Amino acid sequence: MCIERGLKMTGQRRLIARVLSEAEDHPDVEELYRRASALDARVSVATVYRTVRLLEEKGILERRDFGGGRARFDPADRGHHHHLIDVDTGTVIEFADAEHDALARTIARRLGFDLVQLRLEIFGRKAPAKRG
Amino acid sequence: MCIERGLKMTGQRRLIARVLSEAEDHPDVEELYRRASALDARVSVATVYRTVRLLEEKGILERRDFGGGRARFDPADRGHHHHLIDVDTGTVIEFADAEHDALARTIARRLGFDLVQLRLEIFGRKAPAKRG
DNA sequence: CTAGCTGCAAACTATTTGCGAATTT
DNA sequence: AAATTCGCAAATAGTTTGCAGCTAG
Repeated sequence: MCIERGLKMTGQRRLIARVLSEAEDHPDVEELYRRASALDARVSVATVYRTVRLLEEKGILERRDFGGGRARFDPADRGHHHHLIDVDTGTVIEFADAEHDALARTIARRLGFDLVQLRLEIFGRKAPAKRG
Repeated sequence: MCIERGLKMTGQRRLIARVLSEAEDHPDVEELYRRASALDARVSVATVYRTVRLLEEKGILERRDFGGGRARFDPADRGHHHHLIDVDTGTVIEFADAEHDALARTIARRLGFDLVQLRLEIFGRKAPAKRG
């Protein structure tokens, strides 16, 4: 994840990259800043914003929007996947589904388009256990 | 669409409601304001924002986010559907797909959730004509 | 008449940016 | 040493809101 392409490897970037790769969730900038600051207080929000934008442009990070007004981030190297958001807790579960993707491609084609990107978000509520 | 529920029917609201019901696309606030102003210059952006929020709370309008930082709006009475966004022009095409919905429900269940809401957005680019 | 609405401009929130100082290569 | 990058604070963009006047019911 730290293989750079023409960028200077500063302490701040190293730090932010580390926080990102260790994150299992999909943190927003504020959260990234909070975590980074906890490890080394010499980072500013501006740098987090700049780094995150840089990584996005380099294709290392993907910007997501799950509502709430803040952008959330997802490392691009974790493969193609969608999200299931628990409406009660806000927890995000990742999943992949090839059948779904194929279907979307078919729909796009039917409408005369080539699929560029697919965004599937399922908002759900934990189902009550069937027994037990 | 104009059946109100405990709201005063002011000229501005009537105007905005009309612009909304006549819109075939998914306009953002700025666009709504532009169209409303063209019909009657005595509207302010603030009122458009307030009205749109009011209608959303009443369940008459649905707020969407297709990227680009601005909220876009969709009358709720047009039935369940998804969106295909033309990445080059920003045009939004609506479509419904029962097969897709069923599949999403299955996926949710597999993960232990009941489906509450489904958001499917296909970003595509106009496919070059195969012939002619 | 009165509760509720409107316009204006100031306030907010998330994000970007200009600039001089600090760092990386 | 040269080019980047950083932190700060001011600037943006979209949206919300306080207040005094206006209007529907």
